[in-house]
Amino acid sequence: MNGEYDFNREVSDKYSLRGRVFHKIRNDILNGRYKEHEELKEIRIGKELGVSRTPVREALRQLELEGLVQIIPNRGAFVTGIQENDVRDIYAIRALLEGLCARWATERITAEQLEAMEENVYLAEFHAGKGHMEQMAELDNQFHHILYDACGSKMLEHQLIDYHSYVMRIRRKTLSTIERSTASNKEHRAIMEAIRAGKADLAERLASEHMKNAYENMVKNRLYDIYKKDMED
Amino acid sequence: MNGEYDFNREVSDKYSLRGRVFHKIRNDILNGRYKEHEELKEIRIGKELGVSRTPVREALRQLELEGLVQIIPNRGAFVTGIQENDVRDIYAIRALLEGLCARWATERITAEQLEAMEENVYLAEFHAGKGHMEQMAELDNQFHHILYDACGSKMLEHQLIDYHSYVMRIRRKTLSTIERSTASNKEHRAIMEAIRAGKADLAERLASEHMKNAYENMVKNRLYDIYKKDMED
DNA sequence: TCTTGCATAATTGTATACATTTAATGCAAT
DNA sequence: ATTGCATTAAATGTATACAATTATGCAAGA
Repeated sequence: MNGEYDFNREVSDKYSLRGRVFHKIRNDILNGRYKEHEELKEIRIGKELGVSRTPVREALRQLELEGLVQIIPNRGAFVTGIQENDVRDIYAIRALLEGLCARWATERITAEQLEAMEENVYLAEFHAGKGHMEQMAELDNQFHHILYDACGSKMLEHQLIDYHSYVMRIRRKTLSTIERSTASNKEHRAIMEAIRAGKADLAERLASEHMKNAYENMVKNRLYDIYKKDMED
Repeated sequence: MNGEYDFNREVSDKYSLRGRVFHKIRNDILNGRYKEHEELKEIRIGKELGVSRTPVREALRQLELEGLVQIIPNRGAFVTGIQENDVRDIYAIRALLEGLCARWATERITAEQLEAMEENVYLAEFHAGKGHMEQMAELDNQFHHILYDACGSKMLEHQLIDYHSYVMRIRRKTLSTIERSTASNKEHRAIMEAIRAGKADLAERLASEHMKNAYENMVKNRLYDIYKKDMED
């Protein structure tokens, strides 16, 4: 009888056809199956997944939302090209927003979230000692998502997740040196301890610098160029 | 023979059916024709515009991109609700990003863009003297778009335009006091002069404070609440 | 050899039909 | 009057057919 609905709840949408198609294409882009500027043809993808063009079209239009796909009218959908300038800009933006996120997290984090963060840091240090690069990358992603969740702002969280997935294609490669991973762990621990101690200014500064360091490391190692060349085969 | 295409060019898409539907619904939301949480039914909109459901569906999915519409699987598309928390968060985010934008604009603005900005400031002061509120609002929008364009970053520009349209529904109301408009003009002039003088730090600080002032003014006047009540009729 | 033009094929854009899911309705039982 | 359930209606999800647009191939001519 009542028209109530919780508009704030998260909708997974993983079980509709469009949802499945969406996640499939998304993963394929993030994992590097598709090259930059590669055309994503509706018929081919539909045939591959055993669905018609309709859900594929809609999935592509939703992927444009995340910036992973660009749609040109009457031409088609293309994997977004990663310009070096864009990467630089995104890291600059993230440096500010992750800082803000850490500040708000300091003020609003719950006991459970803090515990999850602590567990993440410990686990990451464990795997760093063993040289488990795969787990490290996953834990790094997880750390940031915990942080996003803890800031208590749907707007900011959504924004940061978008950027995060946008650069994940690159980050997968850049994090894969044991030196940077170890340094990154230390920075995560510092951020976590600042949040736990309630030092908002410090947490903000540390999270911001964490981004800048990640970017500088990437540039220093020129891994982005290697990735780009790798994609052009 | 060549598969060349400038992926950086802007696509207007105003001449396809989906494009027309998109802009129609978007304007209706921004102008307050639809209430918050109002359901946007595909058939009704299609009938109103004389098109089938398909372009309407795709337009709605693109509007989700701008955050103006929320789609719930198997339920429908709804006008996004503006939570007070969201407004607060967006202004906090914009305070940082407009600052960054002003900083980059200081370093990269062209002579033409600077001239456009100067003209805008002069015009705004003229209309403020005459009490032309309608033109003031338009010029305010224009000032920020010039600034976004001048920062030389497609990523940042796109981001700021998104937020800008998201809060435009509210801003239309909040700017409509002559006191705030006059103060806003002064702030615009100060930002413009800092950019012209090449003072990046100052420009960043001023642009950031400009946002904080706009938000505080809004809260002070409780115009947001008035707007909300207005929408519930 | 290079360009131009046209015919053809391939692809996206839109409309429509059908399937599935959700909401609304009505009515009987309590 | 209210609850519960079955039925009906209505809306979205998906598939498919057709229209419009764009890409491709090839032949004719400079």
